[in-house]
Amino acid sequence: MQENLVIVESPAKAKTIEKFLGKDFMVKSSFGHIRDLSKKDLGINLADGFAPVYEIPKDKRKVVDELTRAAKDRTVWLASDEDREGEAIAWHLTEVLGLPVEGTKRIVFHEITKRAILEAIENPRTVDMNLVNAQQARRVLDRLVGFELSPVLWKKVRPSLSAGRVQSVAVRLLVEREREIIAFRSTPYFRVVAQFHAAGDKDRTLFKAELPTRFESREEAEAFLRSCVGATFTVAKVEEKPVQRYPAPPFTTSTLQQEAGRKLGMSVSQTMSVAQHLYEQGLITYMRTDSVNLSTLALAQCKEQITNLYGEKYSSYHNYKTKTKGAQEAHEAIRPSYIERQAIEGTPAEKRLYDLIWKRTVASQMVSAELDRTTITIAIDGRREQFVATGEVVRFDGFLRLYSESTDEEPAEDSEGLLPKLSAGDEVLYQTITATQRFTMPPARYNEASLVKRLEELGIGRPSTYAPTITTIINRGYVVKQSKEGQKRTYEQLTLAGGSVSAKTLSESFGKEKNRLQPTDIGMLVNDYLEQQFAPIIDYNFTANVEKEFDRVAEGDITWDKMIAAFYGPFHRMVDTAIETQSDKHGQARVLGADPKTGRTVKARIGRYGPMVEIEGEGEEKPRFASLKKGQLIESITLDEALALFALPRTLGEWEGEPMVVGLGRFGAYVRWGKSTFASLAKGDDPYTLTLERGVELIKAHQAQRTAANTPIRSFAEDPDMLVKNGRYGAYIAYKGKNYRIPKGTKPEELTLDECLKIVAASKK
DNA sequence: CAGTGAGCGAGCTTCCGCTTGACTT
Repeated sequence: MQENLVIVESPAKAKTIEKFLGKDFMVKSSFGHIRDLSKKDLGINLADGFAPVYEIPKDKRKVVDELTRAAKDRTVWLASDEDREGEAIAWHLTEVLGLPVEGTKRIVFHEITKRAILEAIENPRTVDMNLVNAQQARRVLDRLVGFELSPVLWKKVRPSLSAGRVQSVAVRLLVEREREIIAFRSTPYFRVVAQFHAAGDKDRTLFKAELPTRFESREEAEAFLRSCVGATFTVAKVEEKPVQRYPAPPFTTSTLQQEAGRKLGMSVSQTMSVAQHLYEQGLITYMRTDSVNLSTLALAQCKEQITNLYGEKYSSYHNYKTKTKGAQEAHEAIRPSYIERQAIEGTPAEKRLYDLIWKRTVASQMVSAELDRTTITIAIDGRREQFVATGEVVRFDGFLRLYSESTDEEPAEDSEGLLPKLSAGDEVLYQTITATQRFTMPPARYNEASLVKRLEELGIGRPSTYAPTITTIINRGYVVKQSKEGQKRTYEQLTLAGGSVSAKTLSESFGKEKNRLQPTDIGMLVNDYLEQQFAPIIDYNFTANVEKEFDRVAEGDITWDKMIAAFYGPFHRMVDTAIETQSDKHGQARVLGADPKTGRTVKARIGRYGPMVEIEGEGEEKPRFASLKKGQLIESITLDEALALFALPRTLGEWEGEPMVVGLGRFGAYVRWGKSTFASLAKGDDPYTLTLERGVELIKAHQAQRTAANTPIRSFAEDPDMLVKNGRYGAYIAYKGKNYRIPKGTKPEELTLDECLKIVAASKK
């Protein structure tokens, strides 16, 4: 029998470590935390110094039983992560497994390499109770905030809402950005770009130069172009300077989510799920990390790879330091487990994510790129303005050969290129000078990854919670994730060529958005309420401030219950005040104007079923209501947009004696034929312009589908109860009122009764 | 499941951070 039991947090980690430790060691995993505050109530005894009431959640019972059995008669090594949560897990294990805190071996390692693990075994310590207490303070504070604030919202706004230290700040960021966008007024301006060539250049090789001055009006832009007609253009200054570009550090959870979003179009939760698969297959290191550190083993492998692929001059050791507030660095950066594996087998998403991780990791240990940046300033005689041409030439590509990081900003409109050799005093001639109308842009809405980035900058949330936090605020209805079609607009362009100025009007699309996060009316209402009643809690610095207190607890400077008491007093008074204060449950109605048809007031407000617009009633006549569409906000909807909402439901006509109506329901746009035959509109259909013919098509398709769904694929004369049907998620077995999944690889149309009965019997246990 | 918007009120909702499977009709 093995004499030792090592307990880690993750089962994949357990497997790897077991290989390193040899036969005297059994390695098991706790699957994260094994105890938590009681879920039934507050889980904190306020009268007894905030004593936490811990219990083992149902789904952890099995793990705990197994660990208890394994710990019997063995030396236990607690190898949970080296951070606050990991220390707490170790302590909970001592409590639950009945181990003494003093005398139980606690070991830590930051990388899963044989050397690191053997070294850890050589240097055990005991559980650090100060650090554990800092975690208890964190846990208790979060519970107090979440479980005291949420019920205030149920009472004062609407049931089932939630508030918390992390999620409420995430919503606040989105709300404030949205209000900046609503308040933004786009202003037009004219941007001037010239195509020049050197006067002495027979080939007339063109290069671009831009005027840093922007003109506010067409008149000014035109006047400028006219003044250029007979002007002489002379090079005033040529500046050449070398610049270095450095590779980005290896991935953390947050930067991986950002790059996978930008480069691969993956959502935050998709990225995490694919990364989890790679991790479980042993292909990458742990994917929930805030560290940019690489093990010395990985560094050596990087150097070897780079030397093999590109030669030694491309390799350069970089030691990255985290800039993240509150980073705990319990793990390595996210990197391939074996750097020499350049590609893997797997799903397309797995391959692409792995490739991204591999390139980022290897590039981080490559030499910086060297570029020459040239700036040429061109003077215009008779005018103060000067054109500026910039060019960048890569002198040595370095890491750029393998990888370059993407940015959130729109790509520059004109790519910078090679500039001709010119010196001060040279004359240049223009081929064209164009003044193009542009428009100032509102700030961009956050997407998932840029929100994560902002939260990380504020030190709010942890790698393990970024993805779930986004899910939570979407599930609560505070936020929607959506794409928007671009809108068309026209712009003017003036061109000076051949001594005369011509003008034309062009059109472009703008404002196209993909998967952006936008707050809802409820999100805004809740945010405003919290800001009013609980400003200190949703302050951007709240987390950073309490983290300082947790650090004091971890240092042993203050006891955790004293820290919590100091917080709870003022906090609970805020809760009491909020409950006593009358609130405006639905917020204020916003008057949009008068309905041009009736002259009656049109208002937007939150109703029982969510945000809506209303045309007020008068005397006997009832008011008319219409729900707002996803993405429309009470704060920003216009009168015209509101009136358009009353265009539905709309009668298309009659088909086979029954009326056909198109409308918007809870599940999107639908057509209704007669009283109760409903069909959803397809993706390209627009309820506002749908024709009767299309309505008939949709209803017919719907009926055909229903017939198909009700016709079993397989039935058996011997047992009429047994049916194989086609459902939303593919074929399934229906037997005596219950449904059963068909195992992968089985062809449903070839199933026999025996096989069906076997599947039913197998799923019973 | 598909339009609604009066009012009453039982019983329920909720946090953040660690970890993976489970598994729909």
